[in-house]
Amino acid sequence: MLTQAIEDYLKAIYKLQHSDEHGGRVTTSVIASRMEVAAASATNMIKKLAEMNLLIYTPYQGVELTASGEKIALETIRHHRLIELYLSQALGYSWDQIDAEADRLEHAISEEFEDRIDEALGYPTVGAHGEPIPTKQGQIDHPKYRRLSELQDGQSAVIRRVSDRNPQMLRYMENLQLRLGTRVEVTAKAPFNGPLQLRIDASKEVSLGLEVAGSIFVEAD
Amino acid sequence: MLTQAIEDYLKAIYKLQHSDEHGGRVTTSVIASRMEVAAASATNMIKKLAEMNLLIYTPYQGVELTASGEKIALETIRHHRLIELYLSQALGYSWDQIDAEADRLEHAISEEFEDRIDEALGYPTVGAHGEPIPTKQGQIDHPKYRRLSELQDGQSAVIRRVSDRNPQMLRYMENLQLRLGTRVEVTAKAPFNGPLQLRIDASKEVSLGLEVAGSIFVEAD
DNA sequence: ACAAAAATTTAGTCATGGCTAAAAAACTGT
DNA sequence: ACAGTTTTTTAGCCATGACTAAATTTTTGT
Repeated sequence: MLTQAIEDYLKAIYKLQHSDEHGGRVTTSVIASRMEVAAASATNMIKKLAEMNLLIYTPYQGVELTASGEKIALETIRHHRLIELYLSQALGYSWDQIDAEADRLEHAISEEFEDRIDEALGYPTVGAHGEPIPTKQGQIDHPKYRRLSELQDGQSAVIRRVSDRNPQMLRYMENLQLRLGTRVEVTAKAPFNGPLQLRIDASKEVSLGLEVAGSIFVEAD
Repeated sequence: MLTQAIEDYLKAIYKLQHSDEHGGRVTTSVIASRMEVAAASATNMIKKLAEMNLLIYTPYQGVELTASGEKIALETIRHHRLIELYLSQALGYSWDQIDAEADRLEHAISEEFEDRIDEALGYPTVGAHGEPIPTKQGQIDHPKYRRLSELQDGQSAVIRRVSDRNPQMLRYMENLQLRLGTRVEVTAKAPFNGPLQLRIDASKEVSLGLEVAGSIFVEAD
């Protein structure tokens, strides 16, 4: 049976596998930290998921999703991103509120619900924070954007995606009008990992810390 | 902590207390049968709920919700009915589909979500099957309608509520255009608990079994 | 009233998914 | 290379909420 916990772990593992951090090795401690559980709890669940053939587990080494594990992960992620988009488009939620709500709803909705909001949203391919939405068949592509923090002085770019990990940061971005599609230009870059100066939508200028700039993914001209 | 199981039991007990069957006595076996669990499971949960002061439990006798138990039950019912209405109004669900979906969603939504769909629906007071929706403060009134099966030959009435217990029956009613607000007239009533003949919306006539007619609540002229 | 039947509770089991503490394996630095 | 540190696993515990089987209480029929 697919419990909520199983879906949550598979989703987390999928995201860890596809993040550039951790060098591709998805270990127990990384999973435990992402799931905010004790390492022993993660080991338990990993063994269970291996038993169910949802992932391949090499003790002390790490974990890799099987095709069926990935399928479930992508279904869960699809649910999550469709719900997030629906919450923001249809119900007026703000960027910082949608993730937590979707985390609960993603396990509760039926295929019917998925299909209806997919239709209501016009079969979107990109989620509220710019993440790709897997198709019903489990297809997804991972366009690799550059981080705003990597841009050079004078470069201009368009925001295509933002990290959804920190709600407070999302609220901060929203306040600065840093949205998907917004054009930004780096007008100055302080040395020693200092903040960058940003012109937003060819109008107002702000100073942006590297942590925020590193959470914004852009398509440069 | 309020688990899903607790909310489900409280909701079921509230409904049993306010149904005219069972003579007001809500016993273990009635709860167990409504929840579709073994009697022993119901006893366990009842003891737990009594421990939490959500109900008063007289062993071998039955159960009565306390004020706080009723409050939780009404919040859960409010969630359920708002979600049902939203599913049918905003997402085009049919009568027979909404209960199952809402049963899962009702435990997953936040106050925020509740408020947003309440607003989107225009602060409704009546659910998709005609049930009253408790207010946020837990107020609810129970208008007592007559069953269509109790009407006499020649009487005319308007459908105000239908039982949502049986999805197949709901689908049947929908096919017959028996909806909330529909005017019906009993044109004949067969003896020995036989079917009644019904004129729907002053046009087509159908023959309706007593089980269905007993699940339709009307306001007679 | 009292034996049989029905309802209810008790006792004990199981799966899920957390936890801590301790053991074991894998890395690290000198 | 090997001692110390870090990571991972094992062992054992807990709460939740199901279950069955057996004991007990209540109800019912005569």
